[in-house]
Amino acid sequence: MTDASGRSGERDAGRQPIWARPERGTRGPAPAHSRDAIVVAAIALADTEGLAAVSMRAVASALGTGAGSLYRYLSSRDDLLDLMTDRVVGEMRPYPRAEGDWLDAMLLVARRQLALHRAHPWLLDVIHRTSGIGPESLAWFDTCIGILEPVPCAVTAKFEAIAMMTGVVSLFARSEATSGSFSFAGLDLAAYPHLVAAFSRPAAPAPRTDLFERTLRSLLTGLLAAPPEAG
Amino acid sequence: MTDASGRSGERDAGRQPIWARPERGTRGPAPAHSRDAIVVAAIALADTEGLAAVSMRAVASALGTGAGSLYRYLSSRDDLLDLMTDRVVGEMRPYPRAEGDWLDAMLLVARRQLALHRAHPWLLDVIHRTSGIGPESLAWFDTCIGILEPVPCAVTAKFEAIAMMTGVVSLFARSEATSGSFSFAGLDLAAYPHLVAAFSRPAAPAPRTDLFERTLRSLLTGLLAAPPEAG
DNA sequence: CTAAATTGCAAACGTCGTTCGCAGTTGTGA
DNA sequence: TCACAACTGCGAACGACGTTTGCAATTTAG
Repeated sequence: MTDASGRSGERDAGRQPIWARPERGTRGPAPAHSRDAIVVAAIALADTEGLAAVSMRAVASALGTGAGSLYRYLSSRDDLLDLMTDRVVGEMRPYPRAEGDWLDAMLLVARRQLALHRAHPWLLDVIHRTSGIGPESLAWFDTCIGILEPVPCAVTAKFEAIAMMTGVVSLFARSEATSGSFSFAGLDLAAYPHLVAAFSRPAAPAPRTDLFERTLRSLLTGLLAAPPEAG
Repeated sequence: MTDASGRSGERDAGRQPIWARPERGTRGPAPAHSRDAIVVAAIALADTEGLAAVSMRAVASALGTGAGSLYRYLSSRDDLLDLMTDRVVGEMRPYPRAEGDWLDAMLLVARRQLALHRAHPWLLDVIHRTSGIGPESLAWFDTCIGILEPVPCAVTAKFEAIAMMTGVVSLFARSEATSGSFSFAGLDLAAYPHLVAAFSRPAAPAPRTDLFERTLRSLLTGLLAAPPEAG
């Protein structure tokens, strides 16, 4: 009797991922809202007030209902975050076609990722969660695999390279978002000799030319186009 | 009357960073605990049960007291996380001396960072917060600046390179920690042509030789030793 | 037409970080 | 010496959070 699958009137639909669950059944009244409306409201809230403002109560209130009502459409707040993520990933469409140099194409993808982070800063707080990948993210991933098709590498290496590229983009996004926000307040700088020496040196004008592009270019070529270690 | 600074008996000591606040005053009874004991208990809890288990109540209970009592030593949970972070950073001591090739030294630093992440997986959930940097982290940073002293670059470039290296190490740590935990459950893989093509190809044995080292080496040389873009 | 499935909603539960009030303890200055 | 200020521990409480539950109302399937 420990198995409750298939029981009628069950309420624990949250066992299978949200992507496989139908939005509604065929019986009862027409729902007053929709998954998409909830996700849109949540994204708007996150864009304007940050991810911390995306509470079930706040999202529900934006839709003119109560917090508990949202659980007719989602099974958890994590589900909502997954849906939000997958939806904004779709904003990068249309994805670049796999033509021309694969490195150039990948850099275009990376620039679009960075732009997405600029549009939705809360993505940084959301992508590091371990959760089921959505259909839109998978389509994006599929595009990347397509771009890398001419590269003579193992599939695993391509997976790693895409993951590393995504990660580095998020690092740049974080560096932009938190630029100059950390402080040495409360610390005696004099205890750090190399730091004071570095600061006391005349500051060079800091060329800073295409750090993003240069970094990713060297990273991707290093990961994908490097000789396979003759051995 | 809106200014309450300097008032006697004030309880809001949390305005200045934790590093500048004395552990206790000179008047009352000797405290039953100490900042360090609290931090040690919290780290032990995080190591064994994850960061989510580090609640004020749980930490207090590990010390045999109540949650509210901790606020005699810290002014917030964020303070506690800052202290935890700075304390485990100190576990990387002794920091490498700045001798020999700077790239080798930096790679040694990176390997130690990765080992630290393996010892304290909760670091991944903590480092991306925007908070005041602690004395131990600053000492580590000072070491890195010292290692990079012979590199003829602007200080800002070195700062960026260190930040990027730290970030990439965290990416590797996350990739290790969440290896194979994501799933395509609930999705129809057939809709992603390049993916099925890549999966249907015979799998190469995946050399995977020193991905960590190769990545960081190409990254650091690209960021620090690259020609300054003749223009 | 009956019964099952589904809806909206308000109230409640347990946990969380944090604040508050109070009684007890210690150092300092009159 | 002694009163007061500064400090201590602690339990109770506050507000917010994610989530569960019970119930009346609604719609469709058989």
